Amino acid sequence: MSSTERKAREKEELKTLILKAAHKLFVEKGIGQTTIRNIADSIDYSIGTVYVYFRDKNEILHALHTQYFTDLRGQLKVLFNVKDPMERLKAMGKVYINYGLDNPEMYDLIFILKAPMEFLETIQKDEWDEGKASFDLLKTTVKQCMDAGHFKGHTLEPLSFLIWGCVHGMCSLEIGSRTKNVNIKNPENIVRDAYDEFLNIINKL
Amino acid sequence: MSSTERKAREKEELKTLILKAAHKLFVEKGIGQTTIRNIADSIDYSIGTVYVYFRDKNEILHALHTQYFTDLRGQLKVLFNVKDPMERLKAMGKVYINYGLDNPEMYDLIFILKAPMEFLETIQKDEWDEGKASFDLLKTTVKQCMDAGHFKGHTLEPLSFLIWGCVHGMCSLEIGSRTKNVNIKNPENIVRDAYDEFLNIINKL
DNA sequence: TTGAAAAGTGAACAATGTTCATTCTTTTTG
DNA sequence: CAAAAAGAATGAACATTGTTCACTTTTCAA
Repeated sequence: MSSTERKAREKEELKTLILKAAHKLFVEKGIGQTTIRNIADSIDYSIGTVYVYFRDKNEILHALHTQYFTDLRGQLKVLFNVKDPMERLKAMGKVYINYGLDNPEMYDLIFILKAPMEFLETIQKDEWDEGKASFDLLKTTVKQCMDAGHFKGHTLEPLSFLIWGCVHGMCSLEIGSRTKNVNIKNPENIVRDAYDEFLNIINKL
Repeated sequence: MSSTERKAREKEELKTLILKAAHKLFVEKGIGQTTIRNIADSIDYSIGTVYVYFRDKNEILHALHTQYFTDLRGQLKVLFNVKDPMERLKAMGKVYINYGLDNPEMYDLIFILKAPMEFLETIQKDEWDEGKASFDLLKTTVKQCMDAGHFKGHTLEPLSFLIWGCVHGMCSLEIGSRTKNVNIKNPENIVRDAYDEFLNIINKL
């Protein structure tokens, strides 16, 4: 029956509409400043309707978390066009950092805020699909680097995690306002300058 | 007059009492689960009293932020007993990571949560004293390493920030539950295993 | 046309940060 | 030493937010 089909599609569309509205508000005024009422108002629906489509705020946060992460992972996946794994690794870092610095609220939701992970716990899902898939992209690349003779004497997983930690750490210090007000000469560029040091080091390994 | 003196001391004591109570609750049930009412209740004072001593919740968060940070910085300062700067640098990383893994709520407040930095903004103080002082400890050590012939071809500030980002990134991924549920063989030890890789790399530079 | 199922609603509740007029306590003063 | 002034503490009350659910409106197959 096509009406039930249409119904299902309409349900999906409203869900999407809510998420789009939430996203807009996140970017405009920050995640912390976005309320369910805000979201409902901005699409001319009632509060209750939002709760028909999402069990709670964390589910909304988790849904956008997944969207953002899928987006970032897409950008990383494209880099598999770069055949040289070392070049690809360097490009991945650059893409990752750009994503973080250009979309701080989105980055926050992907990698910093506890809410999306708490949602996974409440639904008893102990798999973080996007996280796993993305980390695998990194591991695969590092593995290929090792196969090509780099990173001698290193271990795959810990090294991969170290690299992730490196770029994540710099992004999150920046996003968390920990680079301002510290005695740094070029605070606006410190993350990218430091990433150049990273490249410098990687090149030697 | 000694009565005004005593009054001042008593005021300080109550302030300290409030902070101690807040700290206890933070550790017990998490920062997010700690409310002003909780704090007031736990020391048998009224909500209003807390607001006599602190302008708002962010001021409490900032006060503890500073305490925690001073504590961590103290632990780092002690390491200046280690004269060899490379050895000291490695020890600093270890101490930093231990602090983060052993005191996740406290680490959260120092390096991750926005609240303490927001408080600095509201009082129009654009100096992050503890942050600056701690980063200086790191910079000084890295500088001494460079003077001793290490880190050839690198630049002091970006390299120092990269190192900070490295250890911070790993700690905050762990604290933010981003290491669970990713396909890692030893998730419980990944941070320390990765830090060994870090040492491995540092040793070559 | 009609009645049941689906969709949507918003008043109401609970939790929390915050304010402030009031009460209680301490100190100073005449 | 009593009264007044200053200081400290209070908690009721308000605003905001997430959340629930009994109720209304809409949709659509029979």
